[in-house]
Amino acid sequence: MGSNATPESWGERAEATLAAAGHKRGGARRAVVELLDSQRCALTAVEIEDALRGEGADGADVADGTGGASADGAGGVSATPRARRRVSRASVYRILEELERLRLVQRVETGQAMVRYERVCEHEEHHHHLVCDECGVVMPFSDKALESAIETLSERVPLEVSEHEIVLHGSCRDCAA
Amino acid sequence: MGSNATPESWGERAEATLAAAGHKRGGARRAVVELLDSQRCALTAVEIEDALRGEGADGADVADGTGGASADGAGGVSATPRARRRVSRASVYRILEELERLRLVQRVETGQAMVRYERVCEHEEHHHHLVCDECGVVMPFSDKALESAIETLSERVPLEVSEHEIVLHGSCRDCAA
DNA sequence: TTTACTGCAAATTATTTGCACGGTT
DNA sequence: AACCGTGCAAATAATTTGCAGTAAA
Repeated sequence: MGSNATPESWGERAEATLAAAGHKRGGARRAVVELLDSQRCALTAVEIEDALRGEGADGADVADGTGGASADGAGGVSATPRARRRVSRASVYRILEELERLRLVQRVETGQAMVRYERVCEHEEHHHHLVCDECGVVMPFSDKALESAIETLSERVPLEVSEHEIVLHGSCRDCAA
Repeated sequence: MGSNATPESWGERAEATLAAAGHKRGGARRAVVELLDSQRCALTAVEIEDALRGEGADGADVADGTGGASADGAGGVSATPRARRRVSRASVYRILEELERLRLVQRVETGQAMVRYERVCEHEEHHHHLVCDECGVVMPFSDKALESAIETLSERVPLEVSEHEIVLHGSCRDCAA
């Protein structure tokens, strides 16, 4: 399988999948999809809502990851101008729920108060997360050896594995200093 | 390292650590510690409360893992007779919080509604989790190759890694059938 | 016109917290 | 006596859901 060479972006695949599932092209959903497509790492529903409302600088990526408890966090995620549009909290959750059902996004549980969500890329190498339990920063990382270990392992386990999630907890460099 | 041969059980270590941290020997906490010590896999706060209240058969282990949505789940965890004692929900949470702070228990996030907690064993080989997204069963598994990949990886990452959590999602044999 | 999409506000539900009493040291 | 531990009930806060109006096909 997979001989079909269609290197479409996640956003394109998402739109196609949504259409195939019988969805109309709602503005709020498109905005969320576009935002997720522009982000490298996982976001919370609130971060998504804020980004779409137009907080923070333009077209940036979360990157900082200030999701900590005490940290103030001007953590500005933001959407590309075209997609920006206010979306209600409830819609964000509903949209994420549907995207997850279609396996277009995956939840990332970091042990923090809120669940995070990020797009699921099929052909690209996916990543996992490092979480600083002190300041709350969330960083992505990827490791080839780890992935192959998971792959091998997945076939020996009493579960039809569809996804896996790995989170390393500890202290980031700033906090460990 | 580790020449100090003190093969104490998790329960003993927990009591010692708690005492060293200046805690008195409360009955509720002892009951929770004893229950966790008897369980192989992660439990939710509610499961702990129910087990201590005396639901299900005696001295058993969760094993079934019926934490699913639709599944009925007579999922009876239970405590050893000696420890059994009613403990309020609030206390369960407070005790778990303290045990987590002392690194005696670790939270396990399975993507289900409630967080699960399980003891952290130092010398024993720890395990990770398989979660059936259909019925909600949670099963433990362990893999040597995976652990070494994590170990190697932990040294190359910008984080002072203290713990790691791996969750494989999919369909269990019953649900996949 | 039919059916999906959204926002708003109310409802849920896991987890936390304030306070007063009971148990340990 | 001094202080921790615990239960109870109220408070939080994230996520969900009902309903009514708006928009896409």
